[in-house]
Amino acid sequence: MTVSRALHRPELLSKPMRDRVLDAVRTVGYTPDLVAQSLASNRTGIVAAVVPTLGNPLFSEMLDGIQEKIAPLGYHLILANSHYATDSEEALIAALLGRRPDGLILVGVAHTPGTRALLHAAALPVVELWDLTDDPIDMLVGFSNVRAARAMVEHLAATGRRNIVHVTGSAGDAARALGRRRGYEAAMKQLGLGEPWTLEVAGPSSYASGAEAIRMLYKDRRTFDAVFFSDDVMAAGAVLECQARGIAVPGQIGIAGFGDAELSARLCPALTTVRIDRGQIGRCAATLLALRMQGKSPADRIIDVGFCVMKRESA
Amino acid sequence: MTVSRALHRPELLSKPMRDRVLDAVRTVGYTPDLVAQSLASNRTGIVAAVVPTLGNPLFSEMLDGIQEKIAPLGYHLILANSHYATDSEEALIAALLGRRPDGLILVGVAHTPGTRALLHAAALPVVELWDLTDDPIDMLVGFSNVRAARAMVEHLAATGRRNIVHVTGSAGDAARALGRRRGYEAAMKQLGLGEPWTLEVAGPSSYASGAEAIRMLYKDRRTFDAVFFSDDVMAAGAVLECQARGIAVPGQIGIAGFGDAELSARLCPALTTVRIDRGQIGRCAATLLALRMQGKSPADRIIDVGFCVMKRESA
DNA sequence: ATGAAAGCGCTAACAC
DNA sequence: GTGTTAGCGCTTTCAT
Repeated sequence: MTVSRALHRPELLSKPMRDRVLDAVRTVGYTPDLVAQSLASNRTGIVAAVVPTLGNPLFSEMLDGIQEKIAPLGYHLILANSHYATDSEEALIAALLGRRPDGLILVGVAHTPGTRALLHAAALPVVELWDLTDDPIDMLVGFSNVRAARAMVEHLAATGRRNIVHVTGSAGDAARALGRRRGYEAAMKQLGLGEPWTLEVAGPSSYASGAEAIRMLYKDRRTFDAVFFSDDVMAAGAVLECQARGIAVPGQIGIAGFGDAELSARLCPALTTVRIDRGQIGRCAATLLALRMQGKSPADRIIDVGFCVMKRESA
Repeated sequence: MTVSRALHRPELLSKPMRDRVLDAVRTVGYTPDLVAQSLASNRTGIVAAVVPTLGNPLFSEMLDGIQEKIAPLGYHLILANSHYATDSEEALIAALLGRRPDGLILVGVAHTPGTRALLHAAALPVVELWDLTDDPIDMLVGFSNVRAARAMVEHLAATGRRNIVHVTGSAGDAARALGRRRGYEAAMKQLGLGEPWTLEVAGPSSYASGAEAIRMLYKDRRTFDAVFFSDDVMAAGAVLECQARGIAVPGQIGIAGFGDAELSARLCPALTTVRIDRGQIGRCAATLLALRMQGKSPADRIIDVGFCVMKRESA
């Protein structure tokens, strides 16, 4: 007990006793057992996160933001990959809850009813990310995918594009991509542009799938003057494919992306895209979570971090 | 006790009893407490990993490979970022050991003496990654950074380049980049090429730092006909910067990278680089670890996954 | 095939 | 200021 106090509340011990204990701790090389500590104190100091994949830099940069905030507070991050499947997500969350994490971070707001039930029962602080909704499970840090897509379509229309194709990945982050798709379709109609045309390419978003989209579009006989990708990685792949095939961007077609990856601004032509501050989403989520894990309650349960249309050269 | 058996060794129970228990488990929504389980059984089912950063896709793709292997076995991954500092790494490891992980994954073979002592005392399965050494802490999955760099210099020399500059990041993965640098310098001398010239750009590797390197090289009055970057991200940034500035690649200068990122093959010109199979490193490390965590011992403690010079257009 | 006893390494609560 | 007692939710071991 005295050792426990020397380590956690040293001010409660007399100086001589404290020094004796800490000396002993050092010479013996004692490492407190956090497992036992967790069991006894009912707090694990663990934050669990479920992300679709680490392959997409969007998510890994966000995780870096989370780590930046929670690591100094002594929390550890435990990570699981859902591979974009909400039902596998439920199993992962169930397993993670067995670790009794003090907080949980989820990507997206689309979850199975089972997941929601699980989490309400567990009654732990939860933050959902990357999207907006009226009834989050608990807390939320995101932006409106619908409005962001609409804003991009408006920009494209303002620069004279009328037949804008939307390209989305299939295995992609279904729900959020769906929001962007709806924003795109609504804007196309509202602005009196061409018939909405959405192309779904197989597999998760990648440079290759963006290039493949360009190939498929040119095989189709319909005309188009701009392509709006639901993800910067695909859009970058498309820009490079156009370059390889001698298709002029933005001369022949305009290309726009989503996310503002580090690469995007450096492409030739620089990619027009919607900027999302991934680091901020991570840091903000971690801050909310930290507050709640320390028993305080944040002013707002829902934080809209917004977005910004980056008008560059490609469209 | 009967519940415990029903969950872990159902074959030990009679069918009626087993069904009764599992039914009850389901209706009550019982989730076993892995914290208590860990304390009692002295096995946590946790694999801890310390990586420099999630920002570089090299590491996140490797982590995906690790997850792919350990998740199906029921292990959870707990993650810490060292930001390339070996002394902060030691503190992180010490903290992680408090969680009593069943295995540990480290990037690199350069660790402080304190770290080595800590890990030998903890006597848990450890895998080091990304490099080769004669005395790993425990197990090792990597490749020779020295030989890989030499192979690239040989390729550049074979295509007529003589004044090859080497560019490395400063905050970079110091030890491994150092291996590549030594391989570069040795090869330059051995092949009788120009005087070795290594440029160190500030900060971690990024598209921006690669572009910055090109700017700095052209400010210098020395001549060069090829640039060998210690990382594909920087090399890609350089290729794009050359494109923006009208510098012909490979006509005016050759550019080579390291790692073979997904982007590299799609650049125009496609990037010549050294392919490292990051997913394989992750999966291989996870497999070794899994064996050891289950009490078996793998045939080899050291696995050289090799590398492959990808001769493409940029050099 | 099932149950009972003891204990994993810590901390909460209370005594002194 | 320091020590004592009890117990966190499981598993190990041994008994029946």
